[in-house]
Amino acid sequence: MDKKYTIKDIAQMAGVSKGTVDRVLHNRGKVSPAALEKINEVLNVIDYEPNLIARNLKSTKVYRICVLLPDPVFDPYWLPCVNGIQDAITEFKAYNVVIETHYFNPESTKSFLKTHEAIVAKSPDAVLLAPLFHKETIEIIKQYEELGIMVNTFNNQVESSSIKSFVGQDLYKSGRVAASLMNLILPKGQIAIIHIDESLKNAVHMQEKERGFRSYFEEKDLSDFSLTTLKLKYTNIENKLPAFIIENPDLSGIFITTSKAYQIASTLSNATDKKIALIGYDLIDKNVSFLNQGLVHFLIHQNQKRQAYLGVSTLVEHFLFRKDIPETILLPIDIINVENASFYVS
Amino acid sequence: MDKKYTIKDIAQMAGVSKGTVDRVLHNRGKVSPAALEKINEVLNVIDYEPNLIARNLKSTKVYRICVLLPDPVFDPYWLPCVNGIQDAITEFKAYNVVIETHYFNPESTKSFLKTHEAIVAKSPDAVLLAPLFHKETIEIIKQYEELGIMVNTFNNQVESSSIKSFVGQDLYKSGRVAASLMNLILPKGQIAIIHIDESLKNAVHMQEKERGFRSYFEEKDLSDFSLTTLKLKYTNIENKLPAFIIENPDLSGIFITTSKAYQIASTLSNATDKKIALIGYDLIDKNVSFLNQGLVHFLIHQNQKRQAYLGVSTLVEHFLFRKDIPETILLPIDIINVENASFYVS
DNA sequence: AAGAAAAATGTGCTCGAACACACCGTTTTA
DNA sequence: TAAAACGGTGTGTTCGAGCACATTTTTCTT
Repeated sequence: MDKKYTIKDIAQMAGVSKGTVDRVLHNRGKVSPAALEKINEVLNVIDYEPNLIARNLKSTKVYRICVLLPDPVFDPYWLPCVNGIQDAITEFKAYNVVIETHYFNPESTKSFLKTHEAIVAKSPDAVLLAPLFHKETIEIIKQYEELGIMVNTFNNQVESSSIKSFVGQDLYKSGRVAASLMNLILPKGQIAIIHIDESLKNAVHMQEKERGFRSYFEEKDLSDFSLTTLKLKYTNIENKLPAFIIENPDLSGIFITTSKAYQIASTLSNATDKKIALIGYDLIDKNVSFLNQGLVHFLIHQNQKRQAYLGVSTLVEHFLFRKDIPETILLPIDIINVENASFYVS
Repeated sequence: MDKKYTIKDIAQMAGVSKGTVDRVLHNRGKVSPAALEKINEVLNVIDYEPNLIARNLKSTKVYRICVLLPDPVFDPYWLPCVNGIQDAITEFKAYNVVIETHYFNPESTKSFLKTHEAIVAKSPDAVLLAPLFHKETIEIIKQYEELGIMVNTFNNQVESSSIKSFVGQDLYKSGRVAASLMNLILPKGQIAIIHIDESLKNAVHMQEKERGFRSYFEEKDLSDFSLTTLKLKYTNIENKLPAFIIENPDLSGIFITTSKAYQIASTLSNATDKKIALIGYDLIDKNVSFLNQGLVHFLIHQNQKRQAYLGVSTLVEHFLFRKDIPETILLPIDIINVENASFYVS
């Protein structure tokens, strides 16, 4: 039943040589109808699975996979991705795979394109990229396609037919999860949706989350709540946020659509004694610290590490084991509070 | 830097034959001090990592791993485990590994021991087991130890020095997570902790969860709450639970320590119109269905599938890649509500 | 029918680790 | 002194897939 057949076994059973079996298995032609039928008969009876170990031992082809992602120096948000990629490198170091990371400045489309050029120069077999800039992403994916380089994306979902595979999260749904939690904490009152980001690269990102968040309240017809959107920049939080709180005495909850919840929590703790519910994203150290202090109530874990890991590993397994690359992998939307946070930080 | 060295390379560099290098690498002796030093010099300079593919291709040794777990026929709780094991089988089918599942009747220690005997007869290299029965588990682990069979456990944590490795969840903490959620739903009132199980095999299990749950409320000194423990059997829920509700008009929340939340939800929906907060365990279909209906508020995901998968895969990787088996792997305590449930059911 | 071309088939080497075995030189033993 | 024992070393084979190349068989051509 679970006996493992080799090409040699098949050859013997069909009364031909292993070379002929090999040609049939790989459709290399040059096989007589008689031999073809004999071999197919055998193949239909037994359950042949090529030994992947032997195959990968033989193959001298080295697969090169490049990762195009923002430099964590500019935004620590990307740090877990580096670890995820490192995990993949460790796991596959025994195989003929080279995985390279190429950083770009997330503030600069120029840097994005330049790093892209550097990758093209390496002529990799596949690229995993964080498609931060919509227009430019479409452009470079077109280039990769022309060069026959396989592309996988992660973190940011880009609507385009040219993108065949994506690893990430359903941002709309994650907004809804945040809303459901907010609805649990608060009976009523005003809720602010705060978009805070140095640049506005994440615009689509944040809007999706807001859309999900609002949809929840609209759907449930929770008229005791009022929702306000607020856009802040890193530089003006300390001015604008306290002012906003004074102007809106009914404010009782804040949903932060980026990983910068700690900035809000920090400013808030200085500005007011009022208890305001905070829900944000990502288990970065500063956020977890405020979670432990009780100033942030929930964090939604986007699991960038696993996103990056899966982004790479699906590509590697495609080359090594001929596995299909799934069109979309949506990671679960992990709900984190002070009680379960420790199990997620790695 | 990342060049991969082979034994042949080392032999050449040290000016000896690959046989000698092999003897040094495996401490097989029969090597002159002079040759030993030459080879060690080379090994100190370069970073040799044996090619695991080649090693596993050569080795004809077939590793046999047996899993001892309750038959899902008796309790569907164990069904995801079977899938997790199947995943491991698929992943490692290319290697010389045989993974066998052996079921026992979770109601019967006799069946447990008998299945154990059947496994011993197979003389496996390692065993993964769900240690449902404390005394018997200690006993059979002793036997495995004497036979030199490696043992890994999952799902149930057993306090014993003879157990060297475990994959599961921190049940005390999961009780705390449940409590923190309950505290969010309810401002005050009576909360029932319901232990419901056909047999009482899970006694320690359930007590740990209760302990964690209670610890949260004690710690926070939430005197507006009162906690009551209730033990029910499958057969008497429909009688006892409605009676309990009438006797306790202040009851506003129930924490079910097993995967049987659906039984409570079902009985409850027939017995009363009162809105009672329900928190339970495990994403089995019936539970998810009540979650979607809004009758169950939160479920805690124990991820048995991954438990079983990791239990097996750590063993396999130990044999194939000489990886260490971690002493304890504690899976995250996933918080599930109606908004994020769909991402966890697989 | 002979020779050339084409088609079909088989052989043999490679990948890297592991290990059995053969070999050689020195020392020990009968 | 010859043979056995031993420490040390190198050679060769194996695992299964993949592919280049050699060899055989068939078909076509003149």
